[in-house]
Amino acid sequence: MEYDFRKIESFWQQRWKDNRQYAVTQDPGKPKCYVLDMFPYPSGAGLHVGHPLGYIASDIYSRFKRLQGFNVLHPMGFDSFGLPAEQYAIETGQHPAETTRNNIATFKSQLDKIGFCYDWEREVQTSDPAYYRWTQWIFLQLFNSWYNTDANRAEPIQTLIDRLAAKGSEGLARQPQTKAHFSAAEWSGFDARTREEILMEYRLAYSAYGEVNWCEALGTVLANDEVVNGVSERGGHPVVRKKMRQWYLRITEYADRLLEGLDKVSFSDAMKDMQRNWIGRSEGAELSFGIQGHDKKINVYTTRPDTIFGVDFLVLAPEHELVQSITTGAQRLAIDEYLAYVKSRSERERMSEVKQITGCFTGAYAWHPFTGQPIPVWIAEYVLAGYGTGAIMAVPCGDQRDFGFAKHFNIPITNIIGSAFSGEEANPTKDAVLEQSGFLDGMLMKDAIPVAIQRIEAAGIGKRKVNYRMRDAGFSRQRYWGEPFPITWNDGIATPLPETDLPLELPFVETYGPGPEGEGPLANIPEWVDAKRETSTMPGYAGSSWYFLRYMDPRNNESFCDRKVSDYWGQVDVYVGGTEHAVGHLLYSRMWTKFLYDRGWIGFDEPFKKLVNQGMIQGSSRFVYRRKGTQAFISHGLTGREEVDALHVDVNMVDGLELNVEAFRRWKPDFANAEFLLEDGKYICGSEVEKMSKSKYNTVNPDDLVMKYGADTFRMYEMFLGPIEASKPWDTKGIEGVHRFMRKLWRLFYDELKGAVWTRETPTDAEWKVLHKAIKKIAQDTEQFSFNTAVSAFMVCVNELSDLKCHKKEILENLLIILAPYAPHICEELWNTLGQSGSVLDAAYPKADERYLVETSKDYPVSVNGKLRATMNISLEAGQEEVEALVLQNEIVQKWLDGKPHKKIIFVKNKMINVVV
RNA sequence: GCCCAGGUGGCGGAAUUGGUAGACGCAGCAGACUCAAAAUCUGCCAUUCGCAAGGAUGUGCUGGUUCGAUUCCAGUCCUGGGCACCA
Repeated sequence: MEYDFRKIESFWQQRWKDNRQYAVTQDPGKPKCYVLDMFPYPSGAGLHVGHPLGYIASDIYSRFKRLQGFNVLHPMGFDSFGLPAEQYAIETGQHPAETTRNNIATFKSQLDKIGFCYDWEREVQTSDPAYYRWTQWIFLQLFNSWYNTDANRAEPIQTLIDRLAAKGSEGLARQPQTKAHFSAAEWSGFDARTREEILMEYRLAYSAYGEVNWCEALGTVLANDEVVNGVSERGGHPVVRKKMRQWYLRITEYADRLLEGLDKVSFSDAMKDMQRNWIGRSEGAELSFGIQGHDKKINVYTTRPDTIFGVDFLVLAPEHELVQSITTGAQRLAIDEYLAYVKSRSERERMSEVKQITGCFTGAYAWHPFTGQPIPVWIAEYVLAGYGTGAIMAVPCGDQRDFGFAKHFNIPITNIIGSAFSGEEANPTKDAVLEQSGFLDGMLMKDAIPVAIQRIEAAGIGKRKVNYRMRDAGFSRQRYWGEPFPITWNDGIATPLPETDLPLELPFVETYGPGPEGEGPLANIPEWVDAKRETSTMPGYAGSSWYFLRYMDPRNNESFCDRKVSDYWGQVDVYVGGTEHAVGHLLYSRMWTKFLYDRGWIGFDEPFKKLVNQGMIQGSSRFVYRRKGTQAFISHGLTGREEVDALHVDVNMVDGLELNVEAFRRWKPDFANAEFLLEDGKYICGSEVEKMSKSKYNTVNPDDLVMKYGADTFRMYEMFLGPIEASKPWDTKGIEGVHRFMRKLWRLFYDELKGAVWTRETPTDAEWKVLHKAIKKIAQDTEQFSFNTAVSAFMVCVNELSDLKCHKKEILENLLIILAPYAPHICEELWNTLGQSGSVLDAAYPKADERYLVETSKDYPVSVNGKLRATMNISLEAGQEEVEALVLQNEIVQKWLDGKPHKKIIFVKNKMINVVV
């Protein structure tokens, strides 16, 4: 009988479905285990071979835990709102709801072919009104909450209103900007609008002005992704920064708790580092500099107040509010020119192109707060408006960027660290002794920091300050395909919808163009605008910030998740996903969890106990090169010195490196009239190994592989590729080897001619040893997510059983159980063959029996002076003296000793022997 | 630029705490079976010198620690991921 994987796999998939084999319910009698994948965005390209890598890993782990007696929650769903569906709608006119529905159907059928053990009865889709009703509900709770720094938790906004009514702004950790230091009486005197503006400064979801990528030609806001080298990817139009009203989440209030929480979770150190760096907590001082001829002061934030006497100039961000008012007549023109230049530069460019030093003098001078010396005030793009106060004090002798700036613009440099400063480059040390530094003279820099802060505070020119690099999270998009905000605007006041009106459903639209002022498409719907509804929608991470809770209680119409249910399932025990979410999704969902915990709706404040990062399966991308500002495409070999933009092109339109020019023209309307500069009559693409993703058009479909080799082979091959956390380029060619393994396993049970060959004979010790060695290794590897080595161990086990011609049921049935998490279909089929009652999915995981694993002797490697010269089989009982005697008698050792006496013999039991001469 | 990760045969990778580098698999080569092919099985397979026995070299590069380094330390080069509107 042959291994007919297609028949076996479809048969058992249907059987498991009919028997609801994967449905889970709360079962207080068993320990629970919640294993979760980061749910996918259902892209039009369908699943590619990179997606299932993590899914297979979590599926194996889930099945493994189930065999070990755990009640395993292992759900799947779809992050179905997002920009690509909308982009597709713009290009094809198809409604995103429709394309999303189709895409999800494709994804589900693809996933089911691979044989995952998801409980589909718990599926969630973020674009489903029954789901986003609760996303909107949580948004309303965020809107109606503030962060009480004294209690160190979120509270209903009413507690803030009560507090303001009782004692005004007195004692608030963060003073309002709208009205400073008001009393209770003043508060009650404010009009509704003023009160709302003040409250808006505290709401955890709030509205304010912020900058976006604005493309005038398209009349729309663009994602960073859609901007390539300062121009729009579609059409190549100029893009500038523009201020627009936006929604934000006040995640900065949670900065410290997000940092502390990292100590309680099991994420990789690299992941924790990335989050810590993103949050970017720093301690320093904020101090103010007076400006000649002006009342206003420039506030700067510095982590190095000890270098205060080394300040040679101040630098403001070009967007800084004082730039216009302090610029002198003589510098006006230069400043305006510079501002126009900066407006065309993205934040990314400003940070990364640091070799090119730019800046402009405002003509204004500030006073040094201690020496009274005049200090020139510059603006420069390397100072970002969003960080700190948007202004820095430049200390060229201690900071390389300040140094480069001073050199470039010939600003004299003050040396406050004597010989520690070479004059050739800055020295950012904290260990030098200060000179020319007034009251700090002679002090070690690191000791001077607290002294400087103390003097700054005493002089009333500044104060100690903790600063975070992290900014509040932008929470609105000028887009259609996202959750509508349950907000109406009445005379500029944001008014929440009553919870009973939820969900506020996304209205149907015919077109997806931007609104008249660059708002989202909702601004084109008269009824929507007439109802004064917010026209932005929520970003992709809204729905994904809490979905893991909904899986626990997916059909609840009374709340987002019943507290009793979340108390049973608790935190996600293992969360599997890519590192690309390190600072986005993972921080937002941690913040939402803390918020829901603060308000008492769930009982834990970290969502994910353990995080496993699967590596990227990389794709091999192809590029076309567009001459800047045109629709002319230049073959790779001819690009030479041309100014070109490299654009990704779908690998399916490329044969090797040669582009199918006609397919490319049909691909996007923009390219319909593309011209091509060919080499040898061909358009040759560039190539690069990078992330496999829908946006890079370099995906490979798993369906073909499942069709050709079966799901079990595909699952094991993905695991066999390498460590789960490592990135590796996809290569299909090795899959044959894993398929051979499956057939070899099959032949332990069946012979093509003879039929069933398995027997009920009693196994020998050697056979037991092979089995138990495998059980031990594989159980350990599976627990540690070391699936590639586990697959090797299966191969070794089957190879050895084949060599022993072992077809014995007692051995094989155990092998099937440990293999079932990896290759469930073939194991279930063979389990059945052996006449077992019930499903292998519910068998009990065998324990390794050490009795069969003990060794009595070892082939020791024997080195002379660290170089391997011989191996000797020696009893494991042997001690140092016995071993020394044996080793010195060895001919090869004697040859290498060449009559010289040995200095010592290093013997590590069960490891090695080294003779030192 | 900043943060994070990774560099081991032709290829994917393996190697408890620092202890036999290259498990397992792919590709390749030789052979068995076959009219032939497929499938299957056996052997070889880091580089280099050597008929062989055996030797030398070898885990991106340069140093260091150690009896012993793929593993630890310092520096350096390269590749990948993230950098706030892709999700």
